[in-house]
Amino acid sequence: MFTTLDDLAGPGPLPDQDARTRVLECAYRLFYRHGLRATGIDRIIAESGVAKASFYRHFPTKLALVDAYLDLRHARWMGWLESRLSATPDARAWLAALPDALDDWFRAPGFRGCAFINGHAEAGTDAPAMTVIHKRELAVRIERACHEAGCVRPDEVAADLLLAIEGAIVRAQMEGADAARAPLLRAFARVLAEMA
Amino acid sequence: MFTTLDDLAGPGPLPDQDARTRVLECAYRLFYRHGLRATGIDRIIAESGVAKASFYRHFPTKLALVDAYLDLRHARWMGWLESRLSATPDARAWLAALPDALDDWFRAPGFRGCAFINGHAEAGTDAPAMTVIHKRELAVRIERACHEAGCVRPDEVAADLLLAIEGAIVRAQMEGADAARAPLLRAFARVLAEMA
DNA sequence: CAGAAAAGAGACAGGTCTGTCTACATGCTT
DNA sequence: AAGCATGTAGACAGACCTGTCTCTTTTCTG
Repeated sequence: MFTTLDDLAGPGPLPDQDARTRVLECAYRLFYRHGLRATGIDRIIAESGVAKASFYRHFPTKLALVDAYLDLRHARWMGWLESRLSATPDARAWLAALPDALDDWFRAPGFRGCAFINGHAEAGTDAPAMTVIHKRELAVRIERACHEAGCVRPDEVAADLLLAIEGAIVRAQMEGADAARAPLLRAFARVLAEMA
Repeated sequence: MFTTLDDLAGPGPLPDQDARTRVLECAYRLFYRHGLRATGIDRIIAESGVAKASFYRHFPTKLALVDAYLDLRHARWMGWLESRLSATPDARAWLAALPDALDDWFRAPGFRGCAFINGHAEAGTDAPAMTVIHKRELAVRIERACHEAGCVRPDEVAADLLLAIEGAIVRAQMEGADAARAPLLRAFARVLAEMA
């Protein structure tokens, strides 16, 4: 199964799908584009063309929909990453290709940062668990690549790369992809050079 | 004028100040702690002990209050940074001491990330200008230090350091100060070593 | 002292928010 | 055929949102 940046952005209107799918895909777009609090249930119901009772049959509260959105976003984002880097011959090349993959993402139309950073920033102390879990799973994935690349301290290297990634996402979101690209490439080059 | 992390957090209740000050200081705490959208005008009015008419005399809209909050936050944060690093003997030491200063901030009670990253994440496309301006002024300040330290490419080095800083802020917010400290120190060490 | 500015108290409007409810239609399964 | 899950349509409640308004009191200033 191939996952492109278009898949990550989500499908357009889906008139022939069942109510749950239409709601979730609509929430997927609106939550990412406008934020969690800025997107009201009423709007999702209106734009997905679903009756209110149907909505609340599938999602008992708004929080349940937010959780489903974050789950879906996590699955799609990780799926996109694996797809995007699937052609790399080994773990070392996988790590080296990460910055260019991220740069593609930063330049995708509609890019508005990381859904999990944004969600965490918005929700404050009572942020959905998935905001943190997503980052931990990404850390684990990078750690695995470091380990497979023969790194002696994969956890440290992964933490260093993750720091650079988070920084690049924020920079790309606030100043555009061009502001993030070169510093991200240099940060990766330095860390991977030390890893040798 | 000395600025501590307590000053950055803002004063407590101020019964004897004028209405504008009480409103702004109350907004300062609530906006940072709970977010922009989650904090309603009514709550600020109630907690600051001010009449509604008084509030709207000083701040014609909520957006005006948000802008005033971000301006104040920017002034205090930059003031805190200068204070915290005022003892460094030269620009090179100033740069080298930055990670420890940030680590102090990450460990301050009530730390909840960068008000400008959070505000930008929440507001989306129509984010207040100050969210971006703050980051640019920080970049300029770091660039100046790089220049004074005799760096040949101060803009590149500053961009690299800023990437690490943004990453560390996000990591500290989501996983705690301990997760950010070591990677931030290493990132700075690498960049400053290259700068030589 | 007199007038103006600032502040307090709170009603009110009009909108939006989440969530519940009723009433009815459709299609699937047993 | 009966039952049930699923769907549409939309009224409704109760809370909260921003912002306006009136009326009274305090405080500052000329």
